[in-house]
Amino acid sequence: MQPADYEHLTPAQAIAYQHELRKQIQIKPLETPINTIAGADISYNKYEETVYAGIVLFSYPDLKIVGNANAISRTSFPYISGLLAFREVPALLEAWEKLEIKPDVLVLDGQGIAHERRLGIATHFGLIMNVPTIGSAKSRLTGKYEEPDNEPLAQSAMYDKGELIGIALRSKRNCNPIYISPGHNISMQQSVDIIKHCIRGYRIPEPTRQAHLLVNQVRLANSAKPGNQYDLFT
DNA sequence: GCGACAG
DNA sequence: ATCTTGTCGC
Repeated sequence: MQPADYEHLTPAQAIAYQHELRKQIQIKPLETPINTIAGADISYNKYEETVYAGIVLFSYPDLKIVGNANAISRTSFPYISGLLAFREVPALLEAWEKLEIKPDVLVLDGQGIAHERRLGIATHFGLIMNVPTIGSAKSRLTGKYEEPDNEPLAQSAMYDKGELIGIALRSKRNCNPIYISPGHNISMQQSVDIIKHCIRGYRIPEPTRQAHLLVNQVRLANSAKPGNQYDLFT
């Protein structure tokens, strides 16, 4: 199955594919040193099929931006809870290929294994590209947990069907927690440690935060440009 | 059947 | 996800 073909899948076929991919998930310590990390995100205008994907590369652990890439693509696969990867991975892959230097770890905006079939977008991307990934989501998809204390970096484990699938992290006081889970080829502990290191005064960790800012700029710069099929004042 | 439901 | 000003709280 190729990402370019995702848009032809029915939801039932997409779920069947997730059951296949699930057999290959590897949640284990990343043994090689981490010298770079990157954040990836998608932006788009509601009701439009154009999607703006972007990735921002940072040095690690100092977290200096050292590169970025973006891609303007299209998708007809709708947003369906649990099937986010089929909508966003194809475009992210285009941006990934344009990235001059590949990061040692990639942080995606969404779940890793904290997913009903353990196939959040971070796990999906990591699996098909064979790259260590971490999922950092702004809201919960599945899993039970106790609310973490209202204290910076307070955390609480998330469980699903008796399995530890992620942790709810209070990245900033008085803010809702973010949900961290390993994607692929990395451990739960490393995922949490790395994300904590990437919290720099904001609720969202730097890699994902910067990627979000990038894709929004790309979208605003392009969706307002003459020549676009949507700027015609009909 | 009912409620939940990443972005 | 995106649309949007003010506004409440630290």
